[in-house]
Amino acid sequence: MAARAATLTDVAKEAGVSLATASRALNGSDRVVRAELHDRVLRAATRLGYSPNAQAQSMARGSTDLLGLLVNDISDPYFSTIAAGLANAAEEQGLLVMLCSTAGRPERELELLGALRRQRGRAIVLAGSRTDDRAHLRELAGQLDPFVASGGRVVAVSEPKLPVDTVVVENRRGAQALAAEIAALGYRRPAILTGPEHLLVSRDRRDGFTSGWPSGEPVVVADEFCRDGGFRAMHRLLDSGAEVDCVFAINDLMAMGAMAACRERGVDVPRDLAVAGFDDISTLRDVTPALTTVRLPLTDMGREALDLVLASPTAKPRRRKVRGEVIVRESTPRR
Amino acid sequence: MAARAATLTDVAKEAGVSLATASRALNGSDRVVRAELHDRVLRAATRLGYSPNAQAQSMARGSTDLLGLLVNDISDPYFSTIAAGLANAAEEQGLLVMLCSTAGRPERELELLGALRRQRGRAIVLAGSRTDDRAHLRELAGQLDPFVASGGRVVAVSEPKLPVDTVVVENRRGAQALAAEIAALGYRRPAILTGPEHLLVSRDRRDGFTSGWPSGEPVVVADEFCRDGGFRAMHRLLDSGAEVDCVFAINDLMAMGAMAACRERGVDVPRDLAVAGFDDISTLRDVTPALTTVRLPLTDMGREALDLVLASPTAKPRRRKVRGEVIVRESTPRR
DNA sequence: CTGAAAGCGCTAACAC
DNA sequence: GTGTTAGCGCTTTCAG
Repeated sequence: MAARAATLTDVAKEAGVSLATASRALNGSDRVVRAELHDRVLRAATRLGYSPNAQAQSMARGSTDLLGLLVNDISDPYFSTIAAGLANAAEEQGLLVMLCSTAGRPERELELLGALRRQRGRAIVLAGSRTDDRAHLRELAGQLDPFVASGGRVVAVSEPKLPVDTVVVENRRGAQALAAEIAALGYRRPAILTGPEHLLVSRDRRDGFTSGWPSGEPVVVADEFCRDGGFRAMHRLLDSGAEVDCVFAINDLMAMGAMAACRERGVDVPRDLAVAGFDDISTLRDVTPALTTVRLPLTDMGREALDLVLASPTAKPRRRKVRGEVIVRESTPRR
Repeated sequence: MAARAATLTDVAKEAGVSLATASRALNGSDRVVRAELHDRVLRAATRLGYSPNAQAQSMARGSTDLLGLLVNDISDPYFSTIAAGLANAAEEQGLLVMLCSTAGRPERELELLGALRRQRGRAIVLAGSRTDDRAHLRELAGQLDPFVASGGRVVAVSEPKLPVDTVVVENRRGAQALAAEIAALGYRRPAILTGPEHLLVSRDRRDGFTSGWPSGEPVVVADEFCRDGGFRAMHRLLDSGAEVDCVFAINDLMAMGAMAACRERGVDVPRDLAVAGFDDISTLRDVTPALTTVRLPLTDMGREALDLVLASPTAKPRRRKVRGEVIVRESTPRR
């Protein structure tokens, strides 16, 4: 086995032309190559199974066709849908996405960011929840700043906590609207199942809901930001004996966990208790009772992110707001 | 803004040492650098916000830290879960995953494969259904062969249709076991909601179920390999007036669509009709009625794929079989 | 232990 | 039009 791929030099030799001509023939250079030579080069390339070395091209050209994407967990439908939007849009532009998943460990974020930076992608897209942790934010900036200073682009899909172009999810506003809607349906004693306190999504959605609720304070139970977290939180809520008539789980996954817990405990949703989520994960649109939620255009958010990446940088970071749309379904019937 | 990132040369100059020394200090070379110099280099690197250029390193070293992953649709939980397993395992090895999603258009597969090949990743992982299309298979080989010949590794997670190391999903066998189980539960008149005929998953799961069914031929309705496909197929099945007492949708997504269609038509699942799926998508484990299905260890499959990538190549392609486990839940109660 | 210099595969001036 | 050649940023002999 030829432990070596065919190079442009090989092709040039095979075609009996110079390196430069081979290069010009195989890649859309502005220079024109005579048809006959052009043909000879192409034929030689095919014969040799030649595939240009993108790394070498990037080096010579000084720019890559790569994009970095950093998500919390690619197996979470929230992120995989954003990733799909981004990846498809990127492919249309001839860009390749390098995927990094922190698997929920934010410490890994910096390390992964470093890896992405080393690859010298055109841009890095940060999807996933920001925290408020000053130290962490500073360390992030420490990686991001030099990347940006040397011409890299950074785009976030999250809370606007970083000084970079951001697709901003209006979490507060969405949760607020949801609260108003639920209150209007006749509910009176809400509970919130939220995620970890340090995550801004958790806080924004919780605070939004609370502020949108007309009177009184919702009961709040916190746990992990996933199905099992919702499951546990709901059990704890039920254990506490708190009298509530509706539950807002700050994302659909937690809402699913909550409904599962209710089932275990013989609590009928929505008769005994109404449940609402957030995100409108497509895979979950067929569950019963159908889940009231706040729809986020996840695929579009991914595309928007690419849009920002492609746009030329501005002095002030851009903020592209994405509003959630309240979707009332069977899980919160009128009381 | 310095439209140029700091290079090793910059660092060397800043530290007052040679290029070679800077290189040795910053990367674990076998050569040892005197502590003082070592320190000086590291300090200079930090001061300059230096990040090694991975592309240049790959060129010089002749090998990259990249991995290509090609999936049908990253927003499909089946693939995103495999991707998560692969990405996490890869990150542990210091490898970065380049993600390509054909978004359901198999024509794109070749093009994307070309892109992956150009990047000179250590390996390319092909996840997603193979077809039987001779011409397509040949074209695939046309891309894959030179890649392999020049030292690249290729691993598939699918049907063993390509002459490469493969994590083989035992679709036939799983569907067969499911059929036996369902028959044993007392069902007598099955229908199969399958995907496109040219996809091997569709055929394998359909054939497996049919061959596992003790007597008679199941009714078969084909549509797209997704939720909406299941939805439409179920409607068509119901329209046909065929008398069936259970339905096997060849994946969980189709099963969800089928259950939604039943709901629309006033068909009670599982009282009027039992439904089973395949894959055991984790997000769907909480639906009601709980879905009988064949569980696939998707995350592990991703890890296995990396395992094969890392293993040294063998003369004969390896086949790592993955068996599905039948999980009986409420959607197929004993009759 | 440290430094000089030859590449890695390709592009882009710059000549002819 | 085509060929020559100087890099791109880094690793790695090969000498000291």
